[in-house]
Amino acid sequence: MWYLLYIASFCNRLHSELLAAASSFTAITLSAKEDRSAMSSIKEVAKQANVSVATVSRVLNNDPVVKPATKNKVLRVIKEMNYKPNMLAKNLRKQASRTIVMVLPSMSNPYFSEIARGAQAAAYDNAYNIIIGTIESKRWILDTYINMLKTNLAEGIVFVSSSVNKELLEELMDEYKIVLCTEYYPGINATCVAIDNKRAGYEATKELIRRGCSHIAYITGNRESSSVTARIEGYKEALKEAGIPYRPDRIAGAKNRFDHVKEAVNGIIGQGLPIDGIITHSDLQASYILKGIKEKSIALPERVGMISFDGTFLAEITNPTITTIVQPLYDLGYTSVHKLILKLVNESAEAGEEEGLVLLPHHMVIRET
Amino acid sequence: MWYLLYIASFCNRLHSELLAAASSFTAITLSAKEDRSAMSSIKEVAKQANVSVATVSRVLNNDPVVKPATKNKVLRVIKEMNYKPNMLAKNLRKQASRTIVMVLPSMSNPYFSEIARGAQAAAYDNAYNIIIGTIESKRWILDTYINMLKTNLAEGIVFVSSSVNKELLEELMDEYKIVLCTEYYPGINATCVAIDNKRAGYEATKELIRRGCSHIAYITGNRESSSVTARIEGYKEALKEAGIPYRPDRIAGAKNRFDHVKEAVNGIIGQGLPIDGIITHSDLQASYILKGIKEKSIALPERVGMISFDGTFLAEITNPTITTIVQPLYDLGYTSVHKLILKLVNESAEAGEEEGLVLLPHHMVIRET
DNA sequence: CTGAAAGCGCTTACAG
DNA sequence: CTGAAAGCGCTTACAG
Repeated sequence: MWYLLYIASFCNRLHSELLAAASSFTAITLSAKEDRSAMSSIKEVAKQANVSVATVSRVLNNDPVVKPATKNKVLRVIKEMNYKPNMLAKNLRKQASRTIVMVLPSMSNPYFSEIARGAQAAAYDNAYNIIIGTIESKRWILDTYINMLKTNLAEGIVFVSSSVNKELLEELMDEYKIVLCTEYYPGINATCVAIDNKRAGYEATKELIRRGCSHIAYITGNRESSSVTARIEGYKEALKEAGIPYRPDRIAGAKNRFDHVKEAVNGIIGQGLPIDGIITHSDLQASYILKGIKEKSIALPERVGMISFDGTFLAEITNPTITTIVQPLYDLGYTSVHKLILKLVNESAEAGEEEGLVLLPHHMVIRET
Repeated sequence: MWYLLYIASFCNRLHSELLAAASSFTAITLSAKEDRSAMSSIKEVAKQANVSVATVSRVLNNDPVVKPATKNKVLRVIKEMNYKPNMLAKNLRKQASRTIVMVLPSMSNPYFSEIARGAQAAAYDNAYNIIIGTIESKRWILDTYINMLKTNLAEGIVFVSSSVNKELLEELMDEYKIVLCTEYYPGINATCVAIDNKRAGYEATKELIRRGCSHIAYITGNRESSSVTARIEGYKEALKEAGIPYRPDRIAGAKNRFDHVKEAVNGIIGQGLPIDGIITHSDLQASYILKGIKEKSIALPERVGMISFDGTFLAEITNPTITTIVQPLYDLGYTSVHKLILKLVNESAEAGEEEGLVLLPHHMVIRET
C-alpha cells in the first residue's frame, strides 16, 4: 500500500496528505503492526501535534529552549502514537553510531567473559552501544570488526589480550580511536589498561619461594606478549633476590588447551629438570595441569605448589582448588571502555596527553595448590 | 576547515568545487587521517571517475548492468581513494540495519559462550552483524536490546534460555522477528531451537537406574522453564518404567551458584530422603556438588552417581570428571540465528508456516561420576 | 548502459 | 520560542 501511494504521488504535499489520510484510516482498521510502519516518522508526530518537525526533534533531544506547553503537547502525541525515533536516521545525520566494539580472542575462557561484562556495563553507563566479538583466531573475523570502524558503524575499538598484532595496530592507530586491554606493545604509544604484570609475577614467584620451592617452572602464554614478558621479569627478579639460579628452559609456552599444557610441562620434566613449583599464565592452564596430574599423564606430585593467573571461578571448582593471582577483570573491561569513550567524547583534547598505561590493582588468593 | 568551507558556500556547486580543490590540495599536504574525512563520499568517487553517483552506487552493489569498462574505472578510483561506503547512510536508505541481537542471561557459564560462538558464525555466514548481550538479571539491560528493535537498529532478536518472560515475548511477537533458543513457552507459537529435553531427561535417569540407583535426586534450574519441565517428565517416565516410585521432594531448584546448589541438595537430604544418584541442570551445578562433597559441606558419598546437562569443558576439568548430556551448543546458537535470518529475508513467506520447535540431537558422555 | 532527482528520517544553523 | 530548509551519504525508479 505504501508503495502504491508512492507511485501515485509525485508531489510531496500530495504525498503527505494521502499519507495522513491513510494514517487516520489505519488507526481504526489496521493491526498495530501495520499501523506502526505507517506512522513511524517525526513528520507524523509533528502533524498530530501541530508543530514543525524541528520542534519535535528539539523535544526529543530535550532542548531546553522549547516552551513547556509545547513540549508537553508533543510529548503527549509521542506517547499516544507510540513513536520511537529511527536511530538509523539520527546516526546518519549526526555522523555517529554511538557504538563501539570490543574484540576478544575467544569467549571460552571465563577470563574473557568477565572482561566483557565490565565492558558492557561501561558502555551502558555512557549510553553507548557495544558490540563484543570474538576472533577465534580467524583474521577475517577481525577484519569484519575493523570494517565497522571504516564504514562508520563503530566509533572506536578496544582490543583485548592479543587480539591484534603490532603492525595492524600501528596502521589503525592514526585513523581510529583505540584502547588496549591487558596487553600493550612496546614502542607504541597507545592507551592500555592492565595489571602490573611484573609485580604480579614477582609476587607469585615469591610466594612459591616462601613455601620452600626452588625449582619453579613457568607455563606462559604467547612468549612475545607484553604480559608474559613482564611476568617473567618479575619471576626472574624474585629468583635473583632469593639467590636461585634462573633457568630459561624451565619456562614453556602453551595455549589454553590440555594437550599443549601437558606437552609444555612434560617437556620441562623431560629435560631432566625437576619441578617443585609451577606458575601458569591462566587458571585454565592450571586446571589442565591438575587434570594431567590426576590421570598421571603429567609426572608431577599431587601436591605440587601451583599459582595461576586470572582468578576466575575455575580456580574454585577444581580439586584441589587453585591459588591464583586475581585480576580485576570486570574493572579491566569497564575501564578500557570508559577510557575509549572519554577519547571519543573528548575529541578536542590532545590525543597524546591521555595515552599510556593504566594499571589496576591485583591480589593473590591462597587456596589448596 | 570543513566547517569554514561550508559557511563560505551557499551554492551547492561552489561548495563541491571548493571541496574538490581542497581534496587535491590535501592529497599532498595533509595526513591520511584528515584526507580521509575530506573525501569519504560517493560523490567524490563519482567526480574522480567521471560518472554519476548512481553509477558508483551500482558498482558498489555489483549491479551487472554497468558496462565492464565503467565498472573497472570506478573500481580503480575506489581503490585509489581508499573509499569505504558509509553504512549509516546505506542503512537509512534501505531501512535495514542488517543487524540482529542475541540476548543471553549471562556469559559466566561456558554453556552460553558456546551458543554465542555458533550465533556469531551464523551471522557472518549471512553477512549480518550480531550484537550479543547479557542480561545479568537486569530488566533495564533487556530493555536496551529491545529498544534496538524499536529504533530500527536491529532487525530481529533471539532470546536464549529464559532471558525473556512470557508476557513480554507475547507483546513483542506480533511486531518483531523473534527466535527462541533452548527454551519455549507453551501456548506461544514461536520458533524455538532446542534439544529433546524430555528424551534427554529420560536417558539420564535410565543410565543412573542401570547402574543400580533408585534414589535419584534432581537439581533443576527455574522450575517454570520448559526445559526443566520436559526433563522432569522424562525423569518420571524412566522411574515409572523401572517401577521406582516418584517423589516430588527429591526435586529441588537451584541457581548456578554454589550456595544455592548446596542448599538444594542438603534440603533433600535434610528431609530424610536418601540419595544414591543425582541429575543436575548444568555442568556448573554438578561441579558445585563435587566441591561440596569434597569440602564435606554436602553430605553425599564421594562416588555418588551424577549426570549433568550441557557438556561444557567444565565437566572435564573437575575431579572426578562428570558424566554429562552433551547439548549441541554451537549448533543451537548457529541454528537459532540462521532461522531468524531466514525469517528476515523471507518476508513474504507466511510466518506461521515456519514456526515451531526445532530439535537438535544430544548425546551422553560417560565419565567418572 | 547511465544520469538526474527524489527520498530514507532525522538535526541544526538561520531567520523571524 | 518556532519553522523552513538544507543536508547527512546513500539507493533506485524513471527517463533517455
